[in-house]
Amino acid sequence: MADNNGSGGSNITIKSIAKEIGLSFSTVSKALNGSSLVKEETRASVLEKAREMGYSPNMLARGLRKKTTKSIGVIFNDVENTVWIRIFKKISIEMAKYGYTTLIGDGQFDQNIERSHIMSFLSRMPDFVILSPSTASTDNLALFADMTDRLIVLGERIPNINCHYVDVDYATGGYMSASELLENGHTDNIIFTVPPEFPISTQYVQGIMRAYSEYGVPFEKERLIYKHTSIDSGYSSVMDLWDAEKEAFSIHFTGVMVFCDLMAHGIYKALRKLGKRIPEDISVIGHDDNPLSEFSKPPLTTVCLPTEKMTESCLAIIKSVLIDDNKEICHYFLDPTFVRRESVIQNSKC
Amino acid sequence: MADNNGSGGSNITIKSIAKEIGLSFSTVSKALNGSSLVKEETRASVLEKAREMGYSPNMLARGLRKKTTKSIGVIFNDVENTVWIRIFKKISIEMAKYGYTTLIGDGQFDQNIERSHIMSFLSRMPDFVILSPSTASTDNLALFADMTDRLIVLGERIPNINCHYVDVDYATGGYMSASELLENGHTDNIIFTVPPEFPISTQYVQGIMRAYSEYGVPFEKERLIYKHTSIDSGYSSVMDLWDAEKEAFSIHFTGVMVFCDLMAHGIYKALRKLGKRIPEDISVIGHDDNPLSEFSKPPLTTVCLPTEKMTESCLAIIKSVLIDDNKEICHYFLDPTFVRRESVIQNSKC
DNA sequence: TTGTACGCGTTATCAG
DNA sequence: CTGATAACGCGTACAA
Repeated sequence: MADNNGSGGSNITIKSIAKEIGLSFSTVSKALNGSSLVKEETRASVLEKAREMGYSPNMLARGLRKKTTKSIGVIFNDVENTVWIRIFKKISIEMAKYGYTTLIGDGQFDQNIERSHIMSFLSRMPDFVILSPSTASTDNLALFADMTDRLIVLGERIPNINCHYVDVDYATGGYMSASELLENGHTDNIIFTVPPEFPISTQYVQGIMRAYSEYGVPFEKERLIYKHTSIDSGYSSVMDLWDAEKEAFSIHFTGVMVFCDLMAHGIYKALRKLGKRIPEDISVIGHDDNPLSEFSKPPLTTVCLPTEKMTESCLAIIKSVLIDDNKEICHYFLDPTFVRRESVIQNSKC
Repeated sequence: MADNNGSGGSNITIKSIAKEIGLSFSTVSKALNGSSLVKEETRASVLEKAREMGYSPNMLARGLRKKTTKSIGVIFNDVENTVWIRIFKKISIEMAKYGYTTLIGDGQFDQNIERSHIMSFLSRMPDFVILSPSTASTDNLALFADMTDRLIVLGERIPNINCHYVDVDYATGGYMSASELLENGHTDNIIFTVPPEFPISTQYVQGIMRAYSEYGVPFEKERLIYKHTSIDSGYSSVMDLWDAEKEAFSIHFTGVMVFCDLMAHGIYKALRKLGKRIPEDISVIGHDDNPLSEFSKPPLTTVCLPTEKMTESCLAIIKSVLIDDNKEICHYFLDPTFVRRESVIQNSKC
């Protein structure tokens, strides 16, 4: 790959301003950094000159020296998922006020890609990392061994890794979803969720199973379909269930639970294409509450992730560590809420 | 702010592995960088040892030295807008394959915030920057003076700045929107767009005016409402138009053009709240084609941004510059397409 | 083929 | 109060 020999940042440095003003560069450095060891009037002239020349410090050099880069890293699985990007957007905006820049990496539900993002981040020394892991890979998380006190794992809890956690009670989400369907007489349901390597998926399913058991309905594992979450995967997953010859689904169901709203909308699309009405023929419940889910036809009943609290919790931790120099590890465990809209209806056969 | 004295990246360096293996660190450096000036078997042992010790190069030091950081910077106005994030996601994922990390900054439609992102980026020396500008601020763009050949401005064209451009024909988007409405007999329309400091907004409006003039319908400037784009701003903008006492809008309209789908959905929400039916009472046309717009009630007729081509064009430029070391400046000018769905209907009064 | 010396732009320590 | 000097980790001429 060709070396890029552009000038990088502006090529005016503390040295060049020192020469310009007739001082040693170390004095200039002090002046710029608000050291009290420098005369007020020389500081003033340095500041003046720096502004005049358009100086901005080279964060690479500073980071190399100070071991702090004023940057935070963020890794998660689908940058396109509004629910998650919304959380990181707020964090990024808030931290930007303190001069922090955000590094972002899309893990794409792939452990190896996630790993390469982690490596890349580590070599850039962000002051803090937030990770919504692709899977509960202890291997990948172990790469953060040197900075567990500056790492938040979002939405999962990984054994043996003692870092900050902002966790969501996905079991309750699953429980609420299943209860709603069961309560409305839907006992034949399909569940679309991410692969079981994701502990969040397992939790979700456990919550569902708990509801089934409370309602005395047997839970059939073959009704569990593991897919990554996207509009397209929702669409194709449903189409895969369709038996074109019989003009019917290969498995009977009147209810659907989906671990991601985006995916639910893909399911909507497929269902509509197959001539199924929502909710008259099929009831659907999503998960995460995408900002646009209230506008769909019909508005999607879903489990709302506590995004505000997740954001606040992350920020509380980051500021506590980065600004207040606090050392203690925090664990948050947040509850989702249920948003009843119009995609679930009483089972007509009851 | 407290200094963070964590170890940063792993604290094993070429020095430590050199000591461990009994070589000078420069030999280690060469071995690691695939220099041909090192014996194959020593390279092998170095690589082995490096892997064993879990070495990863410090990109700060490397960047300081090589003036290339294997990172790209991205600045745009609403990270939450799926249409834009989708473009940057693809770019980020593609560049990640080449070892590039992405810096991201949300400009929030604010020139000063944008400026601080630019400064922050510059001091981190990204190899390439993509900017979807908050406004056509030549001042902000001028900060990139040293790297115009490694800058893409997305969606606008700024006078006097000779950088790469990937531009979209917003005028045509406006023209198509207005034509559709006019064709369906809607002559009383409201236009929601971003403030006129954004050239893209001006272009959009010019396209609309062209359609009006072709249809011989006078264009009234007071029907232009300038707002930033978000679901909430769409909602509140419509509510602001409502006269609660008269129980009617303070200005009569049967059609709405919106410069952003997200905002259109906020408008949907407000209209519905006010008891207006879409499209029976009010026809709505969006802009940008959000992935979820086809699922709304009713599915939103909109102008589809050529996101695929935008992505491809950006990648073509970046790779050309970064990988093929190409020096020439590129300009792309892309056409949007019109997506007719169900939010526009013939004006009942016609 | 390997090692030495220097510089990238900063900050920090220690003399002056 | 100011100015040399070392160090951060790495890459690269140049010397061995």
